[in-house]
Amino acid sequence: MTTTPAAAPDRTRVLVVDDHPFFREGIVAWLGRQAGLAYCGFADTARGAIAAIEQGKPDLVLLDLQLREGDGFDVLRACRALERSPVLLVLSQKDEGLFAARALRGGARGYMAKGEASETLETAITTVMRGGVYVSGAVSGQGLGSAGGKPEAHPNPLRGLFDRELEVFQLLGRGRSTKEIACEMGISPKTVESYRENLKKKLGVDNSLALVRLAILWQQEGEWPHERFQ
Amino acid sequence: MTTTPAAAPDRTRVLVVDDHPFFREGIVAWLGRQAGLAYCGFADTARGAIAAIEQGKPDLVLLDLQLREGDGFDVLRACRALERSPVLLVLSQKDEGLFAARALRGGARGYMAKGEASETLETAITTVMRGGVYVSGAVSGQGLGSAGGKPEAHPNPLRGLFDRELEVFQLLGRGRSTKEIACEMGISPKTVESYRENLKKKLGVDNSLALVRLAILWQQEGEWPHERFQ
DNA sequence: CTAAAAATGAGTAGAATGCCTTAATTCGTA
DNA sequence: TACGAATTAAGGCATTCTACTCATTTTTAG
Repeated sequence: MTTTPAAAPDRTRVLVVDDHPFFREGIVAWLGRQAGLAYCGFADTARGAIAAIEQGKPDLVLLDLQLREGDGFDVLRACRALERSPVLLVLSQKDEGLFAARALRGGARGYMAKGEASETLETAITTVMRGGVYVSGAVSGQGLGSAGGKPEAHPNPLRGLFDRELEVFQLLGRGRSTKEIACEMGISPKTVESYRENLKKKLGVDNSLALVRLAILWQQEGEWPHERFQ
Repeated sequence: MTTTPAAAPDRTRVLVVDDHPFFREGIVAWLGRQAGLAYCGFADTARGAIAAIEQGKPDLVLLDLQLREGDGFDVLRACRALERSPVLLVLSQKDEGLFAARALRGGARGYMAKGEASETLETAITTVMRGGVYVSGAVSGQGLGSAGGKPEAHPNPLRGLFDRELEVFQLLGRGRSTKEIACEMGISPKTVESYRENLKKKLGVDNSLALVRLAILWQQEGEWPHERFQ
């Protein structure tokens, strides 16, 4: 438990970070019915989340990866810098092991797909607050080759990407231009171009159009487009 | 209006169709606070939704496109077959005008991106229950000919294209570059560029990336009306 | 036959890419 | 702690592509 035995009465204080008002409301309604949990606020942007964590000092943060003004990884990064970080449980739209692995590496203690039932969230929270790591069923095993032998029947090419590269790839898939991506990520357009070059090399395509196409298709399907080109 | 003035007391009966428990809960919590609306049940699969509509006879259905056991379009299709269909308002993850157009063509009376604020949903519901068509701001204009006051029941943007332009558009969707298209069509790259410019104007996008994206998405969607010559 | 629609293509300034190199940070670990 | 590798970030420069405008040739319709 991360709660200081003296200060906190008995309930885990939970901060909800998500930019979907209705989803947030659903979580809050559910929290209200849980005996051991206390809702202590929300944020709908990465910057707001970091501020809320520093001020509200929650015990647990339910964190969406997709946010405005940055993304969930920014929040994870900021929390690593804190002397006393809350427990971070990622609730993501994507049920990609890809993201789970990165989130856990980034400091999250759990990863769960939104759209799971409330029992799952209950289990997840119990697990992470007890000190464990939780990854929801649909997600686990997809990219969490936690050291050791790696059989990997279907090597997802996105595995070898750095976090920032993946970020660029995702934004490409959402139709953003190099300049827009640079702006959204707060880096130089030249850097974005570098990432694009790396992406092309890593994903084995030779022109920028093909890269964008891959990104769009991947975004659409939520999985690796299986060579139905031509 | 589809409500029978005598049968329904005063509140619009709303069915929620979504497979995300927490999102659903958020909607339900919100519905509970709305004076004119009454929650009348939910479904989390396409089949379940159709059954619930036939049995519960709601006035309004809030419909997610992405469902298990079918998708939202199956629900739209089923409702078209009903003698007395509820008003269908799509709440979708996708903020693509592309899907909005298809949903409206399929019989939906409104299309709103999830993640919008509750005020937007209020406006949307008011609008569609009053007999209007609602498309949320982030989505409109992306492939909907939403000019003037008429939402256009059948806004096929491909209608106005010349054969050669359409040919270019299709090749763009298959990932071909300007040069490759020129080669395949046996014309000059400059001509292809001209067509691309015209396509952007006709399809209402402002940059070349958006055009390619549109072309790719359309290609993915398949389903091209083959009688669009002239 | 003639005018409009459709198809084709050029020129040019400025923006974006491709490719290569390098600098600053982080991080694991010897 | 210090070293090297991995990661993140970005500049230079030649080349390519885009945006915009305008002109010419076919077709098609009346």
